[in-house]
Amino acid sequence: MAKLSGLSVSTVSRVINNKPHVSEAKRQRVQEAMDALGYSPLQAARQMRGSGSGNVAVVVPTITNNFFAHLVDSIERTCSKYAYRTLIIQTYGERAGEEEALNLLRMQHADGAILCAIENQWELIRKFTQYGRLVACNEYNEDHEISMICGRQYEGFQKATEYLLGKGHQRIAYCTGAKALVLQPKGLNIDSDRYRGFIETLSKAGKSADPDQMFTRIHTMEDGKRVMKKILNLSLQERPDAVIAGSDEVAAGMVIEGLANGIRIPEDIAILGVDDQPLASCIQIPLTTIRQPIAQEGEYAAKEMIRQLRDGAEDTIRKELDLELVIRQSA
Amino acid sequence: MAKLSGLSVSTVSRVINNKPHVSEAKRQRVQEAMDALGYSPLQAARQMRGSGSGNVAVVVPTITNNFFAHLVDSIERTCSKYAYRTLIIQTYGERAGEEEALNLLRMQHADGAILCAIENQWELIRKFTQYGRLVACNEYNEDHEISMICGRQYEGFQKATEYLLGKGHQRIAYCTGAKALVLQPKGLNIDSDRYRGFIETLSKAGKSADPDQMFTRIHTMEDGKRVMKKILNLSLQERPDAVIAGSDEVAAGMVIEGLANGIRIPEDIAILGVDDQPLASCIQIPLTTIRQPIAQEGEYAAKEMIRQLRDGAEDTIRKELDLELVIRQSA
DNA sequence: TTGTACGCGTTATCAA
DNA sequence: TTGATAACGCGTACAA
Repeated sequence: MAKLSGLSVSTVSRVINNKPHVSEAKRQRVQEAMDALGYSPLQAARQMRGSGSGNVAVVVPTITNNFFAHLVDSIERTCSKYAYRTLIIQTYGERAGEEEALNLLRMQHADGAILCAIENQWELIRKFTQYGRLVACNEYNEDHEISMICGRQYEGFQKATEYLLGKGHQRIAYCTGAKALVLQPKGLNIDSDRYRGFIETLSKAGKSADPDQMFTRIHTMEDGKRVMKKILNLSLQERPDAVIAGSDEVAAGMVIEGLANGIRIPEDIAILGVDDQPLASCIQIPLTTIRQPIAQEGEYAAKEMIRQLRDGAEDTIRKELDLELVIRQSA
Repeated sequence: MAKLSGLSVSTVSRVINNKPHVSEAKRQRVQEAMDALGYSPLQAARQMRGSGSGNVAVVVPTITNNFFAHLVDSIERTCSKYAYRTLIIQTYGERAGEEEALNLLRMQHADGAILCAIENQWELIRKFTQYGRLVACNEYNEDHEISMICGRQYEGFQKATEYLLGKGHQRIAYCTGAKALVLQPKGLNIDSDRYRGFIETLSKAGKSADPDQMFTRIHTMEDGKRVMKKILNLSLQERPDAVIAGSDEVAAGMVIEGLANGIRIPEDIAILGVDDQPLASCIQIPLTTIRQPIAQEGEYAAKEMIRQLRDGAEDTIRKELDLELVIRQSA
C-alpha cells in the first residue's frame, strides 16, 4: 500500500470516503500524510470497483458553431461544478462521429453522453443505453426513452410567424438546415416542430407557403448569401417580402447579400434569424431573431445527467423551455 | 476471467495487444469471441498497469470565444485521430481554473494538458510537470522547459505596423487584452512580443506611440465600442488615424461605434483586427486583420502532445508559425 | 505456443 | 474502532 502513513488501507479508505468508525486521531494522521504526499485517490482503481469514470461526453456537430460552443460552455460549467469532467466529441454531421461517441460509453470512458446532435436512427442509439445514460439536449427523442431538454420550437416559430403576419407580410420564405421538409406529429422532431409552427400559423391566417420558397440544407452564412441571390433573381411579384432563416448565420448572410444589392431591410425584405447569437446584434442591420435559451438548456441537460449518474435516478424527464422573440431591426 | 472464449487470459491479452507467439487459429477464435460479446478492454484496468488514461486536457479561457473554439476543434480532431480523448477545461481567466486543470494531471485523469491560456506563474505550473506532459499552445513559456507552438507575434505586428505606416498613418493607437504593457526580451511573452513588434517598428520609422492611446484590458466588442467613444472625444489633432485592435471582436466593436458616429473607415480612422475570425469578413466594413494560423497551431500542439505521450519523447520543441496580414477594407 | 500467478489501488466484507 | 483479505480486469514474468 502506497499510503505509508503507517495505517491500514481500510482506515485510509474510510477517511477518504468520510465513512464513520474512525477515531479523530487517526483521521488527522491520514489527512496529514495525504497532504504531505500530495496524494489523491486514483479514479481508475475506483472505476474497477464499480464507480464510474466521472466523465460525461458531450456530442455536438461542431464546436466552432457559436450556438454549440455556448451549449458546451454551459454543460461544462455545470458538470465541473459537480466534479464531473467533460469529454468533447464532434460529429461534423456524420453518423460515424456519433457512433464513436456512443462507443465511449461501451468502453466505459464516459458514464453518460449528452447528445446535442442526433445523427443516427434511434434503433442504433438505443443499443447503447445499456452501457450508460443518455440525455438529449436541443434534440427530440421519438420514443421518450431518454430524458430530453429542448425549446418549445413550435410555439417559438408560431410566435415569429404571427409577428411577421402582423407586420403585414404576405409571402414568407423559409430556410432550414434539415435535409428535407418533414411533418411528423408534434414533439417528435425539432425540424418538424419548427416547420409545423410556421406552416400551421400561416394556414390559420388563410395563407400558405410557396413550395418554391422553402429552402433546405441551409447552414452557413454562404448558404444564406446563395439563397438571397436566388430570391433576388425572382420577379417582384414572386419575390418573398420576408424570410425566416434557419439560423442567425444564415440570416446574416442574407442581410449582407441583400444590402450589397441595394435591398432595404426590413422594408423590402424582412429577415428573421434563429438563436440570438452574439453575431445577431453586431451586423449592419441588427437581427430580429428567435432566441434559444442555450445556457439554460445546457445547464438543465447537465443537471439531469448528474441526477441520473450521481443520484441513480431511473426515470426520464422532458423539460421544455420557452423561446423568446427578440425584436431588433431586420424584421 | 470475463473472456469466456475458452482460452486463457494471457492468450486473449496477446491478441488484443497484437503480440507475437499466438497461433493464427487461436487468434481467430479470440477475435470471434470478442466480436460476439461486444467486448473491449477496460481502460481503467490498463491504467492501473501503467498505461495512461488516454485523455488529453485542453485548457482555454473560454470556449465561447471563436478563436478558442477553433483551437479546440483543431486539437480535438487531431487527438481523436490518434485515439486520444479530449477533456475540456475553461479557466475564465482565473488562476483557480488553471490549477483545476493541472490537478487533472495529478489525479491521472489526463496524461497531458495543452495550455492555451496561462494564468499562473511558471513556478506553480512547473510542479505539475512531474505528473504529466505539458504543451503550451499560442502561449509562451519563459524557461523553455515545455514544448510550445505559437505564432511569430513580433513579426506579425511588425508587418501590420509597417503596412499602416506605408498607408501614411501618423498616429497609431494600440489595444491589448493584457493587464499592462510589458516589455520583456523577445520570445518570453506573447503580449510583450506583439507590443514590441509594434513599438519598435514605429521607432525605426522615427515615430513613437502616444502613451494616452495605448489601451489595456480590452477584450470584448463592448470594450471596443468604449475605446472608440474615448477616441471620438479627443480633438482632431490628438485623435489617432489608425488603431491596432487586440482582436477582431474589439475591432468590430470599434467599427460599429465609429460608423454610428459618422466616422469613415478607413479614411478617417483605419482599424486593424487580429485573428481573422469569421466575424472579420462579415461586418459592414470587412476587417483588415492579422491572421493567426489557428488550425495549424492546434494540430501541431496536439501532435506534439501525442509525440510525447505515445512515442515517449523527452525532448521539447518550439514551433513558430507565420502570421499573415489579410487586407480587406478597414485598414 | 500456451497457461498460471501476481500486483496495480480501491472498496466491501468479515474478523478481531 | 481497526485491520486483514478478496475481488475488480489487465499486463507481464515465468513456468510448462
